[in-house]
Amino acid sequence: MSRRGDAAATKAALLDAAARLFAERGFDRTTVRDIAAVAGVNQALLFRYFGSKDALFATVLASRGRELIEESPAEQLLCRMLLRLTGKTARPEDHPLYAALRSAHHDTAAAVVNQQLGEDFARVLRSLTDAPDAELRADLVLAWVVGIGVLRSMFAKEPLASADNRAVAELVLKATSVLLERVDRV
Amino acid sequence: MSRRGDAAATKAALLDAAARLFAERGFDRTTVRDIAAVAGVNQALLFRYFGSKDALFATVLASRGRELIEESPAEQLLCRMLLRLTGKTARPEDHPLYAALRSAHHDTAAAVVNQQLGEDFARVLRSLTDAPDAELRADLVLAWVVGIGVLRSMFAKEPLASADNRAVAELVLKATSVLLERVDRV
DNA sequence: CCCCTGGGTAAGCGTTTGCTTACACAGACA
DNA sequence: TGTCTGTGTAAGCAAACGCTTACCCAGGGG
Repeated sequence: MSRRGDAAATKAALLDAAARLFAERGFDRTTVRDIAAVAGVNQALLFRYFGSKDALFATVLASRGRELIEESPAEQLLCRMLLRLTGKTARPEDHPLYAALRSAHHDTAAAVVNQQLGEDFARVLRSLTDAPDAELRADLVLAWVVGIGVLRSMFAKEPLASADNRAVAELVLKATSVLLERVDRV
Repeated sequence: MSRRGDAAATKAALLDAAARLFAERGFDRTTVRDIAAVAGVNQALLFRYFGSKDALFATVLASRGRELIEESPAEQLLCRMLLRLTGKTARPEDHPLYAALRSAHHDTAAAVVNQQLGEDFARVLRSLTDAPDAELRADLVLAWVVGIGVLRSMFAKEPLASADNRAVAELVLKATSVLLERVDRV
């Protein structure tokens, strides 16, 4: 194995570059030539290892999608998610949620958002209330997180985009506690 | 005037078709050939009357953007906006907000969202509280509306997508009243 | 030694894109 | 009548796109 180059390293480089570019520009505005260039790799290798641009996109969402839901106690999940998505550290723009949001028309992206966010995130949120419409309430809180991400990263809406993420989390959690009575405040 | 055809009617047909397709598919996934076909018009006329696809997009957002903010008392604006964006009547999918959301990378779309929603919608919401961080609170409520639209129309997230719009409005308004004390409940 | 395998490369295929050009023709005005 | 202007049409251009093909070459096994 490993004659001249390293296939595993090449695949990883392509995956990294694709994750970054898809999150930054969305599926349509990202070209396979750009991905290969950022990865420092010949573009034909992209098709050798992943088959197609669509398949690469699906692989990105599948491999990084799990990070969406970190292992946290349910009561703190919302707070952590808010801080992570709006935090200035760790390049929140690379979050695969943004890749999905900027490529919403893509079937794979829609499916991943529905599965990852719906089956996991919303399920956790649902456990934070005893109301009969718990699922709808969870979806609404999820929608709030998504909307904040859209306005901040895609539209750079001020003052939200530059607001202190702890202040944002505090306000959102305060209002959210009306819908989910067991959510942890800041 | 009106030799063989009607230039004004042609322009209106193009504008209608473009508004519909941009809202449905976003800027990138909409081709000038599709717009011309839906309008029942030769595609060269699109460039004669609007100059470029970009300019047509800007014209769509400019001409229909004003509808975003209808003349309503401030206290009821949020409620009306929620009902309109989630209502089953009047094809809410044609709302120009969706055209902008599905084309978020586009500079014109980002500018329009910032102006229309920011300078108008958020300004109205801001008047509903006396808190010192009124602007941030208004942005957060705006983010909620946007997020609900994204999850419903772009991701078809259940149960939110099929939920009764009055139930949605009731929950959102209840939680929002924590941030904006003068908002009208359902 | 030669052949085979696996990783890497260059070139270009066919299609689609936004946009342009050259033209046809009906009516208004002289 | 003849010309000119405004409207509509057909054809196609240059570029960019996703993807494919043909090839190169380092190394291991016989």
